[in-house]
Amino acid sequence: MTGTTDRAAGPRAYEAVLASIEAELRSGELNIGDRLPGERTLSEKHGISRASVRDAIRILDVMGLVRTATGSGPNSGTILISDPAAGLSSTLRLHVASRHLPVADIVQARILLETWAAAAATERPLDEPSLARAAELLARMDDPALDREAFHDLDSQFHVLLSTLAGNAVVSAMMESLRLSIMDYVRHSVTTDEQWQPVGQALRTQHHGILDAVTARDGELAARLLRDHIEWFFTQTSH
Amino acid sequence: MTGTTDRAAGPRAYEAVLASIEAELRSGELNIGDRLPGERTLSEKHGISRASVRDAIRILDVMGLVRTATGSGPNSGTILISDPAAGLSSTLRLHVASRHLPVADIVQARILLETWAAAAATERPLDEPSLARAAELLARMDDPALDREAFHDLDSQFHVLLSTLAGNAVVSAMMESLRLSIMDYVRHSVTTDEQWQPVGQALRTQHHGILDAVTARDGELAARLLRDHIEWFFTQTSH
DNA sequence: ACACCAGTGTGGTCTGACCATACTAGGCGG
DNA sequence: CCGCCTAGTATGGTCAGACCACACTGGTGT
Repeated sequence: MTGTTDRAAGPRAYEAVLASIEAELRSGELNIGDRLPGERTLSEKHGISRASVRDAIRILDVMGLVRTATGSGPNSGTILISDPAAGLSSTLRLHVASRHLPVADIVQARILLETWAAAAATERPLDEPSLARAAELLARMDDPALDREAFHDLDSQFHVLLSTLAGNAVVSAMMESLRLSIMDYVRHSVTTDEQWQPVGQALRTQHHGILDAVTARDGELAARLLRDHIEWFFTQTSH
Repeated sequence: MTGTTDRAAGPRAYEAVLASIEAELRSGELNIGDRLPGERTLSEKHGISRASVRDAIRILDVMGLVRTATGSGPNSGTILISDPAAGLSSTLRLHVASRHLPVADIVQARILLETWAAAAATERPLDEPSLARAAELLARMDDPALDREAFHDLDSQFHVLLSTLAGNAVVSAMMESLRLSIMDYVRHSVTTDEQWQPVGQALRTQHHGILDAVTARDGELAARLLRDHIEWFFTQTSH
């Protein structure tokens, strides 16, 4: 098992385009924000059909490397972006669906990444604006009239924002993708408002505690609270 | 920024297939090893063209969820597999190429995941067969006649195997994908055999120390050695 | 000067065809 | 009866060409 040399998959036509774009990215010929040549141009340039070019672009799309738009003008066409979390999360979500990535493992990985991020954040210069934004998110979550959808949305933003404070783009992307990948799971785990009210209250309290710890630059406390926070919610929803 | 509801992308045709397959995966109708219906069948079933069906399958392919093979018989067609690391790593690699995921961040994330895995591994029942396999990998790496390509390959297997001992599939997949995503970088960082020889010797020694620590169930020591190991190699190659 | 509208280029989709492959079943010769 | 060999068949991979919806562009008419 774990053979390194995989199948001898025949050379795919679209790989030429992918390799070309990857090379141009590495060399700096292409940068975020640039527009890719049109599909018809690329097909001619690589000597393959437009359908195969579209395969490559579709792949870059799900990876979160480009966005496409129809029409004409500067905002149309295929444009390079950078949204690693989108690509990672869709991949993770489907693998979770296939039952080969247990939700428990995802939660454990989240704890690992988030607690590290919280601790690491306290060892860097204070990022006042981000902390202010985090506080504002919590304030909006305190509104008892907020429906669960909106709460989950703000909740997600709060956690992602916290993990961003550590300044590691890879960890942030993974964090966000882990969260997105189990968002459906979380959404459907609490089904009635009767179940929800007390849970929401507890989450609010925990969030404030975490943010306070981070603001006070107590990395150890922040990490512990975060761990308890995630573990607690998971046990609430997993039975 | 970080708006949750992203682009107002029009409904894509292939999404119907993706959603359908994801639902069947969740419900258990589909399982790893199963064959998907033929592309022509799916196109008729969803009322879309075969081209759009192929889009969906191509996406599943790059995600590491299916493999495709031409021909007829039980080994042909589109078959469900589970190779999360493949999909994650290709996404990561391209984002690294786009210069929006610094290599340093990847290395830092690897340290985080691997040290955790090593420590966690010592808190679980001993996995003798895996340890034996790890030892065998090291033995093969001790061969001074081994070329660098083969060494990197075994090296990679060793690290992935170690991270597997923690028993967390998500962490393992991320680990492997991080490693794959910077494999080119590592390969090209040491270019001459003169540079390589002493580096290889040091890596061998470090590997043995790490495995010894894990075997002795000293999680703290293993984590520390692993951190030093990765950081040391990175500093060797980054100047 | 302004409003309008045809033109143009973009990705999105569809249709239908052909190819290479790999297994399957049947025929043919032993 | 056995065994080899060939035609058949179903698969994904690729291509070509067409049409659509969309959004900006630039000229045209008032």
